[in-house]
Amino acid sequence: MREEEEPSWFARFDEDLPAPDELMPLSQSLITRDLAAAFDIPTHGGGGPLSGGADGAGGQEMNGGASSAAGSSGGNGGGNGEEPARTLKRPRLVWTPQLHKRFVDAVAHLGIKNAVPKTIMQLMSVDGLTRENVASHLQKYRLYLKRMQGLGNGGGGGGGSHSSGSGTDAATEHLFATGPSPFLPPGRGPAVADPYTPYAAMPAHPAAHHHHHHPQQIAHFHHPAARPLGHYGAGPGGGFDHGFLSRAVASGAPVGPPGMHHRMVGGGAAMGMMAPSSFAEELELGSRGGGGGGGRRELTLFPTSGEH
DNA sequence: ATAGTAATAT
DNA sequence: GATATTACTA
Repeated sequence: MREEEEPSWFARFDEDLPAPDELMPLSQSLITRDLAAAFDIPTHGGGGPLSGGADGAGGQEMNGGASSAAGSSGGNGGGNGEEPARTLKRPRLVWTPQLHKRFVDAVAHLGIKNAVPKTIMQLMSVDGLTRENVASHLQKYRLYLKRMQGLGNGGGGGGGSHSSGSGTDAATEHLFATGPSPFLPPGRGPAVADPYTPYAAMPAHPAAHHHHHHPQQIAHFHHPAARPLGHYGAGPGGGFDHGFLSRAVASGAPVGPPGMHHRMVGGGAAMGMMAPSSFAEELELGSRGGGGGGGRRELTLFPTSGEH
């Protein structure tokens, strides 16, 4: 006798907006060049629970490849021993595809109305990410969308073009969805001038987590095992480098919301193991080159420079 | 103080 | 050249 509301949004929630992001305090290592400098920093004892040790064995060494960098400006010949890790200059944030996907997801779930850098940053829950970083990227993202809408869109451009009915990207669609308020139960609701209440929830709210979690500021700099994200270079043969995922699993996946059962597909044996979380699946998406071969070195987040 | 835009640096 | 970073401005 109750609870007969519209399963629409409810169902959709599980379909289109799994967004477990909010349910899981992400922790991506944004340190890349910092790592070098971080070496200087003694493994902070933070000792946090995240210190999972599963990482020890990973012998992933970075081989030449990325040349840029190395950081360290500077000079010191070596020896420096004391330097505040928090005052380190952010070298250059690498918006890895996964990170970008997260960003888009956050924006999509927030709605253009709440798609403010600060909110996005908070929703992303990515440590090390600062408002400026998000703002910058947000700007780029907006431009990209604008280009798409303003110009008759043609994402693909010429030629081929697959079915894209309206040509609106999922991201764009979500972006247009302006739904700031979480869901308002019968009773009181903020004066929302929007007649639409698509979806949007801010479970990641600080108050929502009654645990030792600082309500303000999410600048946690504790990640001993930090290494340059293994971009989309997973390559065939295994060797997934999802530090983020690994950590989550190693940690016992603290994200176990009751009611969330993943459907284990036991059919495909070729695939082997798949992502446990739906969002993880998405994370992997975008980084895939194609099974065989195609290795994409420079992947442009969004084709901003289209034809002019 | 925050967000957006522009210019700049790598 | 593209991307990210920084500064200025609203």
